[in-house]
Amino acid sequence: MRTKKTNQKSIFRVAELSDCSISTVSNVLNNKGRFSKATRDAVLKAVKKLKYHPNSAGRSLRLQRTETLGLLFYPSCAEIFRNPFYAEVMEGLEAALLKAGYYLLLAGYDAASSDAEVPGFLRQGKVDGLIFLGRFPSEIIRRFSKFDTPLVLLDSNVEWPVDSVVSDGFSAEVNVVAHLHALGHRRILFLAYNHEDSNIDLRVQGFLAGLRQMGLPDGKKSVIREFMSHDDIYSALRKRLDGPNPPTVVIAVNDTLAMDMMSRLASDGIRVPEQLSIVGYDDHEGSAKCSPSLSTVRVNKVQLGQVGAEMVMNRIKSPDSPVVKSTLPTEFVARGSVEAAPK
Amino acid sequence: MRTKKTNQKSIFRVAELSDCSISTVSNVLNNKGRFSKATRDAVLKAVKKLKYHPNSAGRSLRLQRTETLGLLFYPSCAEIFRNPFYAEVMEGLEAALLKAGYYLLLAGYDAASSDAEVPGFLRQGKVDGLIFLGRFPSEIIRRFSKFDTPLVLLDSNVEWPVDSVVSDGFSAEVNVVAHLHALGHRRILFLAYNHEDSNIDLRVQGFLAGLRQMGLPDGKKSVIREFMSHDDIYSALRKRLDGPNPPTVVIAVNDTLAMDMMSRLASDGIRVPEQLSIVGYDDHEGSAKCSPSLSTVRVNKVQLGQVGAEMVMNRIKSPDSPVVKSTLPTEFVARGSVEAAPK
DNA sequence: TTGAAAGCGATACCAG
DNA sequence: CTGGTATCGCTTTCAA
Repeated sequence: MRTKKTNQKSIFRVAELSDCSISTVSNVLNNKGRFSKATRDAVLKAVKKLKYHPNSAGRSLRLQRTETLGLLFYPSCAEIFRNPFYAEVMEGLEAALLKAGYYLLLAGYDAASSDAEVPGFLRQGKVDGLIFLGRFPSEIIRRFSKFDTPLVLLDSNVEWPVDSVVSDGFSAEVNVVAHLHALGHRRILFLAYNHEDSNIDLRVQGFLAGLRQMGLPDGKKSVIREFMSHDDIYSALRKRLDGPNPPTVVIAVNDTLAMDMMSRLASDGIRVPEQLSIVGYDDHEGSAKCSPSLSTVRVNKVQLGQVGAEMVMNRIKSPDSPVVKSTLPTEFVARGSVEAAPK
Repeated sequence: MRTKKTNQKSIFRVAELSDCSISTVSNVLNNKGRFSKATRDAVLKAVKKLKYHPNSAGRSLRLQRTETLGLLFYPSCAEIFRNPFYAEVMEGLEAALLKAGYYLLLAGYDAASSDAEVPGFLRQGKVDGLIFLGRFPSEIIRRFSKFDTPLVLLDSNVEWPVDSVVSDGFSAEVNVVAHLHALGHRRILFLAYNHEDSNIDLRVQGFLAGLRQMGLPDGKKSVIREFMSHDDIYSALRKRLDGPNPPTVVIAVNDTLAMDMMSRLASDGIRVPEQLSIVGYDDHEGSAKCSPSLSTVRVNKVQLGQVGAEMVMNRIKSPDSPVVKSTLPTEFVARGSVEAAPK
């Protein structure tokens, strides 16, 4: 009983050295309560001398807050590491979180929750919020959004109220169509994955709206979206190219798809852009370097990460504020993979 | 005083429901101490019903252990995300850590420790150990290894005792040289970065040993290692190619460098492998797909991650066991970028 | 302006 | 076998 306070570890050393109580040390460090300048200086000096950093387990336990966010990937960490799009998003995330003193806990979805409903770290209270990166099936997003842990979708969106940040795919594609139309293109084909994501829907809708604005037919045949694998998408594309009224230009839902189609076309001896123009989306690293360089829609990926990070942190602060669905502007980038339509 | 135990939160609910004390609940969950099958079942039933998961802050505080590892990148998270080599390493890490119930805390080095000596989460006790991924300057590694936090270097190594796992670059390059010699190559040039890492040294040493074994001169001129940037390395290479006795084959210290050199050579109209053969190292995704496909040394990157993960976890268990420097076997992969030396 | 003491949730000793 | 209680390091009343 009498040795009670001697039991305190770290913070107690600081208190000892600066000759005051642990409460005062805590107050100084958190800038709360009142204390004289003299004690403040003494405490700070001791802190520096001991290189003291508050233990985070103690803090978390007391504050019921971990200052850590979960970064969830689908399908797995490794998968995301393969996609350079996310590298830039990470830059933004990293910077914003660092500034706010948050850390990131990593977890591939499939792995982290193999049999469990949600990854263990969520139930164990290891994180204050969640950031979703990748193409999560909406069923999984729904499962998480039932929890009351703050959650933000990066470059992805769903119909129901969940914070999210995406690029303005609608306007972007309207704009792309206008651009292509001006170059004389009249038969434009859109390529996307058969994947439920309202972020993707937006691009498709924008594309169709663009067609209408230009007075072009916007029938079913203008979009290929029945497949998930590049193999299937490519064979559908080939079929269309070999059929009647082949498109003179193809718009892919992202650069990864565009570049893969381009290399498959090259293998098959179909020349881009002479025989077929191609447009991508994202402008990820490599789109400028490939040959021919890829015309695409530039998305500010660093900003995407930044805005996303701020959104989760805001929601942590005010859990009941209205849901935010943020949309970032884009910019068309003309490169070598597009030229005027053949006569 | 009398309401003391009512204060316990989560675990207390379980105790309540299974009609026993919190100590018993804890014992059951950790399989410690003794308890009857009846209580065990009651507890487990309650746990399942309440979907109880022990709070990790409480656990960490008590156990002085977080069951979290820090994944440190150099220079930044984003940088690593750009390199597909690490994607595969991550697969191995992810799998091994998941199985052991460890989580990964992410941190780019530059960001996480901008002004501080080491990243905050280390001092805050947020991690039990550290995994280093990337080309850390040895000065930084030294700084960390002075801490008593377990630490393992993945695909990197230093002279002093720190756990590490690398591929067997020495044997690999001896073998590459033998292979090239058999194809008639006599003038072989090695390309590496001017970067202190005994993992890289190993490859260079293996290369030189290979030359000697084949009775070839192993003078200074057989290695270019004075530069860091691809620009500088390439111009040094070009100079050598245009000089007297140009090499007939180039070995790059990794696939990234090899592929970049290859595309620069192509731009300059130098044909691979007709005019110059090229060999890489790592066999990362894309090495098989590029044109010409790249002859290289295959490293089992998934295994690298796995072994690394196990090494940190072992050291956490037994901090005083001897340092382990693990070396993984490799395999030469012959592809299109190498052909027999011109007459 | 300061400090004693009460917990946050979990584990582990030790007495019953 | 079981349960009371001290303790991990920290923040935060509340009284002095």
